[in-house]
Amino acid sequence: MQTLIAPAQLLKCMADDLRLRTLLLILNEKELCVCELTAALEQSQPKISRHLAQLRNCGLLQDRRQGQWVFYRLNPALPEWVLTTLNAIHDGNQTLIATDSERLQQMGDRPERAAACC
Amino acid sequence: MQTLIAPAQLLKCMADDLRLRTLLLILNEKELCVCELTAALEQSQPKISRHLAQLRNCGLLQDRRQGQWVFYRLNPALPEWVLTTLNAIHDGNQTLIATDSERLQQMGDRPERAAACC
DNA sequence: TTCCTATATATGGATATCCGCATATCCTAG
DNA sequence: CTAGGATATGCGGATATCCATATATAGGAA
Repeated sequence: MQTLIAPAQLLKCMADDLRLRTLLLILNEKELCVCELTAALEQSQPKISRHLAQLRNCGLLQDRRQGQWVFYRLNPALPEWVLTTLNAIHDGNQTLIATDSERLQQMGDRPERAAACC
Repeated sequence: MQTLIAPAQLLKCMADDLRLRTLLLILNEKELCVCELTAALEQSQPKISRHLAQLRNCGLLQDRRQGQWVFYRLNPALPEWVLTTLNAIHDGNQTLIATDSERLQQMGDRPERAAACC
């Protein structure tokens, strides 16, 4: 589904406020599931889910199912410039996900992660 | 017209193949005029002009008129993360503007730049 | 002024994007 | 199997984006 996407297309996928905040939150937390993102970003579940599908189809995110939850993380095969970009945006715009992160921390009953994978 | 644009909106402005190549060419050449970009990118003048207007309105580019020509350069007040991003994309995707640059070099009668400015 | 070159913009149509709502799928518990 | 929670997707409709074409504006030369 995603093999060698043009840089501009990857940028376009990042170039949406919700998707960008999603990426930065995941950059911070390593891994988040849909319900955590729904809570942190205060958006409807279908909306979050569709944006996550877009990010996955672009090759930016990778998903892993664990029980009822689906966890999303950055695709480890990401081109280096993408990571450089995300980190630069993160460092240059601390307020962008400040309240989102806060909501995430204050969220009760966050799903447990199994060391799993690989 | 452009005061403090959200990061996602800046990304969206960069997230178009033509506009991204335009930015990278200008990053390389410091300054280019519309006719040079029209030749390098092999696109119609109105199309180039409209994309340049978008880049200017986002605050990514700055223009300067010199005689009949209008030269575009990166806005010197650009947030650092934007420069980091452009450089990362440039370094990670050399082929992206390779033939554009070549066409630019082979273009005859490129307009002279006055040391002007300031 | 008139002509020519360089650049910008208006208009309208084709296409893409985004969202809300409803529904489907998948997994676990019982 | 049945029920319920978590996640994904289908279906319009509203909106935004993009382009080609035609036209307008600006500067320089005659």
